[in-house]
Formats: sequence, C-alpha cells, structure tokens
Amino acid sequence: MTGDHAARRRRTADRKGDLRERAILDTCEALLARQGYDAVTVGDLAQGAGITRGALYFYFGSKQEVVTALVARTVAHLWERSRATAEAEEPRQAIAVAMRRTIELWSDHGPVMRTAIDLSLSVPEIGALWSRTADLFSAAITAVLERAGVQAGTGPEQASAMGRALCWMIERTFYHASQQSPQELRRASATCEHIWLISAGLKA
Amino acid sequence: MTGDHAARRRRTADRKGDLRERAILDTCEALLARQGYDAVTVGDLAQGAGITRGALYFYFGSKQEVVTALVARTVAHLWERSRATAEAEEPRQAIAVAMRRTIELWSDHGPVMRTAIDLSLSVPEIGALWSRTADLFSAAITAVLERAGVQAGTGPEQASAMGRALCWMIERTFYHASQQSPQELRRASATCEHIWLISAGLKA
DNA sequence: TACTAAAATCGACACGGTGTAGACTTTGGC
DNA sequence: GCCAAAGTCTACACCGTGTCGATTTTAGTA
Repeated sequence: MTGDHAARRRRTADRKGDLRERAILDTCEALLARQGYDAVTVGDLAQGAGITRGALYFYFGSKQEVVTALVARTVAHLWERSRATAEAEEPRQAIAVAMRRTIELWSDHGPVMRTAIDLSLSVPEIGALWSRTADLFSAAITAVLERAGVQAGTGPEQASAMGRALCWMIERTFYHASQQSPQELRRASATCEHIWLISAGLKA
Repeated sequence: MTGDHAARRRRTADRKGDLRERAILDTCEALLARQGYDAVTVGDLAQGAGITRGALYFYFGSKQEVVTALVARTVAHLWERSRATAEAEEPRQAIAVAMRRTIELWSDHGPVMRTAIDLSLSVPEIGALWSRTADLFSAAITAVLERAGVQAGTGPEQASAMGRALCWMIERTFYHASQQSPQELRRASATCEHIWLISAGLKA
C-alpha cells in the first residue's frame, strides 16, 4: 500500500501481458465482425494475437472468457459515456440525444453487441453484463416517459413496463439494422424515436 | 398417380421411420426446454428417441438439421393458425386477437421459439424460416396500423417501418417474458398491446 | 554483471462431440 | 420363401477444446 508499491503496480500495469491481452480482445472483435462466435476458433484468436493456443490459455481460461472480457470492455465503455450524460434535460432533447448515442454505439461495436445478445443465454456472465446494461437503458427510458407525463408505476400499462418494452424494441431493431447498413441504422433510429415520442404522449 | 399408388403412399406415410422422426423432434423440443442448444448432444437426441447415434444420422444429416426441422414444424403450425385468422376485423379486435394468439404460441413452444431466434444468425436455414415468419407478423401489424389511420408508406415514420419495430418489440418482450412465468407473459402482452394501440392512435 | 523468481510461451497430449462408412438386420410386397 | 428397401448398429477418423510440464524471456536485486 506504500507509494513505492503503487508505483511498481503502475509500472507493471503496461507490461507485455497487457498488450497481448488487448491484442487478443482486438482480434476477437475483428473476427467476430465477419465470422460469428461459433466459427471463431481459439487457434484463430491466438494466431491473430501472434501467439500459440497454449500461450493464450495463460491469459484466458477459455474461449468464453475471451468474449466475455470483450463484452465487458465494450459495455464499460458504454457505461462511462452514459454516466457522462446530464439526466435533467427536456424530454424531447433527452430522447434525441439517447438515440444519437445508440447509433454511434451500434455503428462502432455492432458485432460485439450482437454477439453479446446471442450469448446472453448460454454464457451467464455475459447475460448478467447485458442484463445490467438493459436495466440502465430501461430505467433511462422510463424516467423520460414519467417526466413527459406517463403515469409512474409498475402496472402493465404504466411507465416502467413501457420503458422495458421500448428498450427491447430498440435493442432488436438496432440488432437487425446494424447488419444492413449505416443508412438503415439511421432509418431504424428515426422509427424508434418516433414510437418513443408517441408513447410518451409527445406527438399526435 | 393412380388411386392405388396414392393409397400406398398414404399407407407408407406412417411407416416406422416417420414415428422415429417425430420422436427425435419431440425429444429435441423436450431437451431444448431445459438445456439450451449447445448442451444438447446428438447422443442425447438418439437416446431420447430410443436409437443409437448412427441410426439418427439416417434421418437427419446433422444436429442443425434436426433443430431446423423442429423449427420448421413449429413455424408451419403457426402459419396454419394465422392463415385461419379473418383479416378484415375492427382494429381493436384484431390487435386483441393477435396478442392472445401470441401468448398461446409462446406458452406452448417458448423454448423452440427462443432457440430459433438464437440460431437465426448461425444457421441460415433457420434464419430464413424466422425471417419469413417475422415478415408475416410485420405485415399484419402494418395492415392494422394503416386501417387505423396511420399513414401508409415506407418512410421511417410511416406504417411499414413502425410495423417492423413493433414486431421486434413483441418478439423480444415475449422472448424474455417466456423465460419467467405464464403470468409475466400476460403482463408483457398487455404492455405490448397498449403500445401498439397508442402507436395506432387508438388510445389517449 | 550474475542470480533468481515471476511472467510468458510452447508443443504434446487427453478428452469429448461430430459426422462417415460399411456390415448387419428387419420389413413388407411379390 | 425371395429380395430390395428401410432401418440400425459398431467402429473409426477428424477437429476443436482445455490441460500439463518443460522451456524461455523479463526484470528486479545483489
């Protein structure tokens, strides 16, 4: 706990291994962008990172751990940015900003997002990560609905449940659109925004 | 093409093999209900159907083919029932009926539905099957929206795109709710119905 | 500079699941 | 009873995962 100790920690923080770790994760993301999880082999991952399979298992206990770490990295990035968002905005503004953020997120990390969703069931770790992320989104949407006048509460037709449903709508719509094209992503975003506004009572 | 030939065909229609085929599919559905696709092994499938692995490969070329056939069977069942639906109803009625049908569908075949969705990407055959099903739903929702007065067209804020988004909302919401409980399924349905009605301009 | 412990890497292996091949048995029409 | 097609089995080859122990590299320390 001494300063000296901390210094050593910091110095060792960028040791060779961390570079490798990042290289593995980067390779994973690149491979995921065009092969789908199943098709990606541990050998591919290792080769992409410039090491052998055996060496890779020094960093990660399994293929699942690699992709879990990748999802964690992406999601952490997302959390940081959403925390930076001022929450007290005018509803219409808040919705527009949120959708813009979502477009960026899916543009930059679509393959990882899709993989995370696909593996949520079979890999509990990823499921937890994604569930927590969805909760964040869901809560944000709910908050906007309430601020716009939708009745608060947990009934099937009240803000909370509606926020959840709209969250799933956005997730799934972007999931598909991100496989098409950036343009399709923008169109999808416009549609989601429209329905969100209507649900909030902010549009005819 | 003679009557005799047809009779023979019909007689051979329930030959031993067809029973086995159904047994394999039934086993697959049962196993999928509590294990997830990856965990299900061809050996399990064969054992459940009372044959050996080798014999199973006489009926299906691969594990993927088995689950594809299962999805096809389920989806065919769904198509039949939705074809039986009268299309020219009053919007509110149509929506209520559609949601009721959807609850039944997910109650009876939740695990298969979820598996189909999960494998849509990695198994093109299943992706096509599911995509076609989604198109059907999407079109039905769109039709109701238009009949309720939403502007027809393919713009991001017009009926077609909205129908798609609502379709995804329903899919994802039921996907999650069907993992919880029948009660949660009904709650989820109520929420989706509510948003659908609002989007159609049929509710405050 | 030489020593040493931890970090990193490798090659070889065992295991489990998939799909194939060929031999054998059952079934049902003639 | 004969025979072809349908159905079934056992054994095998292949591939990807994850483990293990030996070896090399790295970086503090004397």
